[in-house]
Amino acid sequence: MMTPDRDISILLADDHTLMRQILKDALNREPGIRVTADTDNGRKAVELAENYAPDIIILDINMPGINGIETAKRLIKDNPKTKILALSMHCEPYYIHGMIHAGSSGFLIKTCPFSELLTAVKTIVGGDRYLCLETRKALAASPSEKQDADPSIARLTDRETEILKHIAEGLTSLEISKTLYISKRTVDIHRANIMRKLNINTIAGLTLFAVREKVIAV
Amino acid sequence: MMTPDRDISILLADDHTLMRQILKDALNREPGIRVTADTDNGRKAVELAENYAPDIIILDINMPGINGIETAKRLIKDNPKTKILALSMHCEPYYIHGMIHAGSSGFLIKTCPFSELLTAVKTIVGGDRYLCLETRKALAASPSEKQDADPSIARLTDRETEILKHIAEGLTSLEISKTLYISKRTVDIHRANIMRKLNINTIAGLTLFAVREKVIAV
DNA sequence: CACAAATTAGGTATTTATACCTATTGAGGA
DNA sequence: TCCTCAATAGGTATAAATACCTAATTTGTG
Repeated sequence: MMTPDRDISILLADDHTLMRQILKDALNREPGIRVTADTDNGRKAVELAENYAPDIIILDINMPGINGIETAKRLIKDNPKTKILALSMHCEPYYIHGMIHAGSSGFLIKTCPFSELLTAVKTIVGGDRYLCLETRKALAASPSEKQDADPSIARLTDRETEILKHIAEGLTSLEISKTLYISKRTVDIHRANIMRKLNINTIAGLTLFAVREKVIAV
Repeated sequence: MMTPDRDISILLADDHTLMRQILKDALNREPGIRVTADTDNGRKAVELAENYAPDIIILDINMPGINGIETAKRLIKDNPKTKILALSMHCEPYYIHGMIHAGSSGFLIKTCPFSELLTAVKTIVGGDRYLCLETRKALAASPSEKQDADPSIARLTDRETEILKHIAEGLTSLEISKTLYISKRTVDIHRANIMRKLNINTIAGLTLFAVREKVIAV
């Protein structure tokens, strides 16, 4: 990789101040890298990105109250030249596909070493994509990238969301059918359609999805 | 606070390697502080604590598959002189009470600044307790004893907690049995025991419980 | 040692979930 | 008007979960 003629400028967005501060320091100690701004939420990240026009935004997608995918979409829309490296605690295919589709150039989980973060930053600024090993594994294990990446297919209908909510609350198909005055068969069909759209195959998986998407409260 | 006659020795337990590495470096740059060992899981933390006898253990309580409270109890039991500073992503009253009750001397959430971590470490090694502002607020807002009154998760055995984690991750009994090299029957029995103890009768319910109790991350 | 608890495993039965199939009705857009 | 999609419902079949039963082995503790 050739040496750039100026420092790589980074915008750091992570709500965990402890992490953000020491990560900022660690990155600033690296030659050729400069963290020019940092914030603890996605809204400010959008503002700061316009003001500082960083080469790359390291974006924690688990910030509370803010949808990481939506933040990434807005950042890319407002700053087409800026690259995004998504940082996540876990490698869920749904989020990986979502972030990639939103325009993110990389995806790292926080169990990766610091050296891999540096590699990812340099790779992405160099114009390539970077996915960590666990992310690549997760993608390989989830064959239906098209379905997950396509928001029009992944989006649930109102009725399906309602069914999902009841499923995640622990109701059986029969109980849901009685609650909604429809046939158990219909509930089963809805559940199957939800699972097909989300590429999730278990009740536990649906429940986790519902929690993540705030269909139900924890 | 008087200056100690030797460095404060720290054992660092956090499954997020990125965080652990840069936090280790950041702490080691502080005069009078030395991270003597670090690990990504609670089991190893118990082993390392015996070998290194650190002054203080900085323990991430959100490590997957491991119950933070149980880990703290074991650490305290095996190393009565060692202090524990619990690090968490959120300030859940149940966990704060649980960790304090288990013998933890401090509780910080990761949105705290690095300076507060240093303050907490020094305060705790000095023999006092340290709770961050958000933690104190959370405790003040929640009637204290009610949270302790129903430590449902504490009634689960280590094995049951492990089974619960796999269930909530969406694995079937057969898959869990293959993962743990035990019979599907045994997994079914564990699940039944968990449901009986928790008075929860569905997979979705177990998953929600696991999320609430942070057996698995959202 | 004696006792309690945890972990392991099997039997049998019923209920539920999951995966395929087809099909009707109504709403809304090209 | 034609076409797609959402919502509805049924059939059939297998896999999984759930609810009861018993019991051996290990582990730790008084």
